[in-house]
Amino acid sequence: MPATIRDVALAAGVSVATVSRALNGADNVLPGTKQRILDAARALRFTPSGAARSLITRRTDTVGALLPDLHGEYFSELIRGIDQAARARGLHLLVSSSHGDADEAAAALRAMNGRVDGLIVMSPHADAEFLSHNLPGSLPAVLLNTEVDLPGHARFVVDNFGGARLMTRHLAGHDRKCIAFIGGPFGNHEAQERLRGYRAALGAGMRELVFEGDFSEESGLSAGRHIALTKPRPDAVFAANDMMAIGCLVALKESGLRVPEDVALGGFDDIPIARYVSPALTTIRVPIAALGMAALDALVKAVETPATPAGPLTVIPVELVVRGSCGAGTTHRPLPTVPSLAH
Amino acid sequence: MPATIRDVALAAGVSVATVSRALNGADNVLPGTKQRILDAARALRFTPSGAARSLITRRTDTVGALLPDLHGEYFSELIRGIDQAARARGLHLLVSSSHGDADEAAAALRAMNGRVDGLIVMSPHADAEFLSHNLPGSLPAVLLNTEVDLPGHARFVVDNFGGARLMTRHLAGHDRKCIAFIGGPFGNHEAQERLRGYRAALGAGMRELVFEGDFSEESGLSAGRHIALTKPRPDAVFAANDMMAIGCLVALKESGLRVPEDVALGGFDDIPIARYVSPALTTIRVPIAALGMAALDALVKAVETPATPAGPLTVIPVELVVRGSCGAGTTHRPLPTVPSLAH
DNA sequence: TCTAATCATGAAAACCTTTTCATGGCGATC
DNA sequence: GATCGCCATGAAAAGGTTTTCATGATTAGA
Repeated sequence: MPATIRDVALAAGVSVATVSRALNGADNVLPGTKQRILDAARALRFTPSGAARSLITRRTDTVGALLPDLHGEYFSELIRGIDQAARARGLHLLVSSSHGDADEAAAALRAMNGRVDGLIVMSPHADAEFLSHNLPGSLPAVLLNTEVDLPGHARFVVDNFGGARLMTRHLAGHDRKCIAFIGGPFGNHEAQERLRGYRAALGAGMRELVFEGDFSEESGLSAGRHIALTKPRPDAVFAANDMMAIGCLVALKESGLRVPEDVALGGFDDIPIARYVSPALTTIRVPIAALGMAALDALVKAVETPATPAGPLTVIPVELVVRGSCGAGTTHRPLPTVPSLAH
Repeated sequence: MPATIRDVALAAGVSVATVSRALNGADNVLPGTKQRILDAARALRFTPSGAARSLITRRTDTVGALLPDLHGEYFSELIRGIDQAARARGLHLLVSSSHGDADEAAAALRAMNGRVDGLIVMSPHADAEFLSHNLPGSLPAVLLNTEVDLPGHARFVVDNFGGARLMTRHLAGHDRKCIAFIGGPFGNHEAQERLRGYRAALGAGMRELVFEGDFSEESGLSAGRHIALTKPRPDAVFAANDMMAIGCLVALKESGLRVPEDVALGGFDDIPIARYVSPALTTIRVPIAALGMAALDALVKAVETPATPAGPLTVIPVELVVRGSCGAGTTHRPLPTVPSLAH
């Protein structure tokens, strides 16, 4: 039903080839002819079919993103970063998220074929075998936050190990003797790395004390309640992400414990909410949007120069953000990004 | 470079037609032949080209979303709702956001043509003229949060007017005499509706007191500082969205004012952060994800039955959520969704 | 004035799949 | 044993665009 290039050609009294040339800004078409074609195209409300165009062009100007879940601030930030970088390059973004199992993820991956120029993959199902089986042969791809090292593909990981070690050391450095850890879901690579960092930072004579969690606020609440009842009670808690830290904070308050006086608290991610709880949450800042942008930039490079050396592994550095919940040098300005206004 | 259906046909010793049939689950192909084809396809890592397929099929199994900005929790929630509903139907989601001007938005719209089966549009540039000029003729579309009534297209709007009136009445009902309003960006339809609701609720003898804002936290901070200095000082503030309410809260605290004792505070949207500030923010809950899901459902209906009557305007109801910041009946359970655990 | 070269335009191939129509083999029915 | 019908398969068209190659005209050069 929509007008095709043939209709425009017919209306303008030229061939389809000339219409194509005029519309794509080729310089070898007479000004008069060009104007006639432009007028006809506008009158017919002609818009070229993306499918047909990319079939012959072999370009879609679209990148795909295979993501685990859109829930939570982590992924909205990630998408924002990817989208922003994509838009800056005139690319579109095809997202596919939350695949229950590997088969579903594989189906999503197949459906992307021929619709995208490249792929950003961050999926719990994306192990080495899955990827080597399901990644359409020559499609450029960038891998995010995974331990699998697929030759020929760039890869970005957050420094989960370093960040967790940093936070644990920070807590220990402020005279906390017993630091509990609330872990992430079993089998999650990031969670494992953060646990590893926690362990690596425990000094001699410090006991490891790990509680189960799954990155959700509820699991943090539950862990916090257990922690409050533990004897001897830990004097610090490091939750593997901010949502659990917030849940834990609620549980501790519930139990009449003061944060940070009785128990110091640290999180991981620095989601926007972290600044607003009280006391404000000391945490590890992960530049999530920057990660998305970096991934897209690398992907574009891989698409444009297929003979890419595929810069091996990029580790995204993280940063300790000290706020009130750890009891060390609290910042009294709750909004450091907003210029202070004397009054 | 990737294998095509011809390669599979050649490898399996059949015609392309038979390969297509076998791969698409047609029942009229001999089991032996089918198996041979499936094996060949797997060996060659064949995945059909989406572009070629949708060119002939005239289906892309993809919906497009034209959105204003991915920043902030509002839009991540919206995308989450859309994505969830899309995935439930096996559809993909092509997002395009944050267009600086109408031309850019028009280009994005054109680029969608032939790549999507339908469109969800929520753009500040999407006025009636823009849409009637740029919406590819027969492409089903659903309009979100706009005043333009384009015949043939379903439309969903949040009850901004009703919600604002409700909040203002709530504040007035708890004996607040002077209620200030922090408005949204000029020209924004939602902001206008919320202002209209505020005005409609002001009782006789109540003075209108409007401060400028642009939906950002910074503008709320700035407005809050002005409010703190205003004589006589308002005893309540209604911010047109939560981010501004949070900024205002910071400013009020900064000025030594107590919330809610000195100044009651209300917001709009109920973004996740609202529960965590202290005091927790009384606000109007907008079911954002539900809006996205409803939009997608309506779109799918329009796609599947092109002769759709296009259910005219659907108003999404909102709900008052009373927390601590308004001084009326605070909930002492900060996490009502988590089952209470006696200790 | 004739040839060569430049240039605007048109015809047709190519991209990869689905689908319609034709064909040929085979079993069943009378 | 001959005819009919079914069914698996193949050939080819269709979908809308870009791009290559051919063609004819126009202009420049001699």
